[in-house]
Amino acid sequence: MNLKELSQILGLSQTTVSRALNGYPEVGEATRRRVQEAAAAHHYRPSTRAKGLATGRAMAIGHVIPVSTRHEIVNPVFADFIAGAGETYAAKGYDMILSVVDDDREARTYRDIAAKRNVDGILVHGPELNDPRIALLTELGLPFVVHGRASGVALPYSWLDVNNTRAFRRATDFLLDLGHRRIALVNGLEEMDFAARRRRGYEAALLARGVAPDPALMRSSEMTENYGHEAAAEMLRLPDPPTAFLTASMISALGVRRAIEDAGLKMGRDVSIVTHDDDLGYLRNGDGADPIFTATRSSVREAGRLAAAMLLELVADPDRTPRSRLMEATLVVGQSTGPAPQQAQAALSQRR
Amino acid sequence: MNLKELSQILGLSQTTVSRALNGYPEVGEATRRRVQEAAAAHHYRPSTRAKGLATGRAMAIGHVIPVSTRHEIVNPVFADFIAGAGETYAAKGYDMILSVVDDDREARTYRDIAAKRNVDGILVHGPELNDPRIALLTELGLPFVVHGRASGVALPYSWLDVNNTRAFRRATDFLLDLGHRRIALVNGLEEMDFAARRRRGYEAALLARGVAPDPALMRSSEMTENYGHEAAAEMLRLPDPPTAFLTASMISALGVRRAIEDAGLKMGRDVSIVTHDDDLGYLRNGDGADPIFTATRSSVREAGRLAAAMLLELVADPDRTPRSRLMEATLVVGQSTGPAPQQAQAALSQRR
DNA sequence: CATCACTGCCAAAGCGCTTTGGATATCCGC
DNA sequence: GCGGATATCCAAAGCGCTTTGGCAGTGATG
Repeated sequence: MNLKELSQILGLSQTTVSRALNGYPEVGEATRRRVQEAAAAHHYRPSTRAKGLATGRAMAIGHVIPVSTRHEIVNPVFADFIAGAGETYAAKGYDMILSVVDDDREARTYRDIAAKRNVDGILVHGPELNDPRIALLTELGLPFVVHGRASGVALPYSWLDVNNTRAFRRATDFLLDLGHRRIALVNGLEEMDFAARRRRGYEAALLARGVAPDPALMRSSEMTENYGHEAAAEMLRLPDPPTAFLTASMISALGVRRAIEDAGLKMGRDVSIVTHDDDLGYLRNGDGADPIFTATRSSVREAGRLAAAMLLELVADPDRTPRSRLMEATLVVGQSTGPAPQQAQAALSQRR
Repeated sequence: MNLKELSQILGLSQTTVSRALNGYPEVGEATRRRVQEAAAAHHYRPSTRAKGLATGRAMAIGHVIPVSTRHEIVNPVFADFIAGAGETYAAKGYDMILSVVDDDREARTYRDIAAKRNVDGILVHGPELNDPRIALLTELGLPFVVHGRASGVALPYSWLDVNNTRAFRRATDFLLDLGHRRIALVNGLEEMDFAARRRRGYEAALLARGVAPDPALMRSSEMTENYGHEAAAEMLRLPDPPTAFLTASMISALGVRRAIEDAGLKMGRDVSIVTHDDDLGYLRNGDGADPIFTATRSSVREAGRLAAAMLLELVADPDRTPRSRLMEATLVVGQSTGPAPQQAQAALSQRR
């Protein structure tokens, strides 16, 4: 069923039918109703391709998911982010086009996307330090919003990010307040901007209390369970092991917990963990009241919704000056943190 | 840069340029080279929309991701499946269009997709028992491949699935061989076809050994860490608790492990776990040689690659009779399983 | 009563590509 | 030197929509 057929059935011109369906005022109310009913009855939906050709708008947004060739890992937060973004797109009638692409062929991919003209805008995932994609997309003139930021990029651009520095500074402060001094950082890949910011927050908090950051307590890699386990296990074997861990994701926190238990220690009593929690649907941090992990929490799904909305605004008015939005993470206290061991003993003896 | 401009630059007709780029024989070799070079130099890529209009092919595949309104959960295996499918699409020049949709509005979504004609085929995720989508898509005449199967649907259709029944039957046999008799099943939602099949495999294995399936040892819900924890914790409090768990995913297995440890027991010694392992990038089951969990393993990413390839074949030749492919899961033995406790003692006393 | 401003509709052009149906030039064998 | 392949190229139609520019008909205005 296409416009032509529908208009013949109705005995109207294509013009009138098109206008009736798109809400233009030049068509009588009675006619409009008649057209709408016929369209519904025949399951008519205009062809996206033809509509796009005629209007110059693709009614689609591109998401480019970088997959590192070395690691073959898809960041599991994408699923939730995309679910959030998808809600926004669906509500506004946009499609979402996904490109999964090796990170070494990204530049070419973006060029192709721009040339093929099948999206009106792009959502950029996983920005790195000095990420070249921002300059490239600016040059290509394609509206885009970055999920995260790229330190070192001077150009203005739109982004939506979590205040990672502040979140990790607060988390570190929280552990310092509990008496911890040997605090380990199990970070994400430090090429990634978010990881760099988290580290800065962590270091700033330590320095503010006169604790020198110890390189032996800082690790950086993909955020997998195995890596969390390996990093924590190694650090726990140090002569002067950490009494607390700061981890970049729930998944790596699970690995850290496993290492703690392997060492015969108890999380929350012998060793504390604070993790960042993206509030993923399938990996909720406890049910409401009493979270398992003390965590800096920020919903990545909500981030998806908001980032998508920002991008659609930008698409509607490309000359708009870049917008940005900084989401604050909530520090939720769970069962994974407690006073530093010595501290705990001191408190115990005081009470006696 | 569009075809018209490019052909003017070259002093050729649009016809010739189009044919040169699409590999038609009616164009001289020298001309072809000249055209190809100019196209590359000017970063020319034909507009997908226009090409689609002219050819009637969208060069895109739709993936509809159901999100249950009740649970707000995106199955984390989608990320890896889609990464796999994306590889296949990229290699063949196809785009992937993602629709995230409430499962109560699915029928309408599929109708819309068909009417909008912006995909050449659909990959169906998360089939349920008697899934109505198969009949709907067949009626709509849109090529599709189901990731999984739908028991109870009589129509022929193309699918790619893991042999879930066999995998869980083998896993159960493995536990029975180790002397376990109280084996719990922490399953996914039983509306889902894969969960129903796994249960059947589990029950068949028990019955074959004369062990009556105990409803108190069977749970079914979303595959989250919390749910695994809750289900296992409750079952471990039974007067006659299970000595082994069979879980539907690594994530729920992590929850089960937590419950085991909460109860002061040790996984692999006091209580065994066998889980299904989708071989997700960010949640590898140990590094190679010595897996953490004993598991039935099958790469969902590989499934994505293969399912996408099947779908593209179907799109190329829609009259082709439906194909199917059953992938076998490998049973890998890790540290999470051991002889049933009484059995272990018997073995110990024998050795003395 | 002629004029004017709407109202409600339509024919046709155009979006950027592919493809049909030639047209022209070249080359072959006889 | 001529009919017929063969090799190259082109003009124009068409894909399904939106949108421009009109054109009747209607009621109000002077």
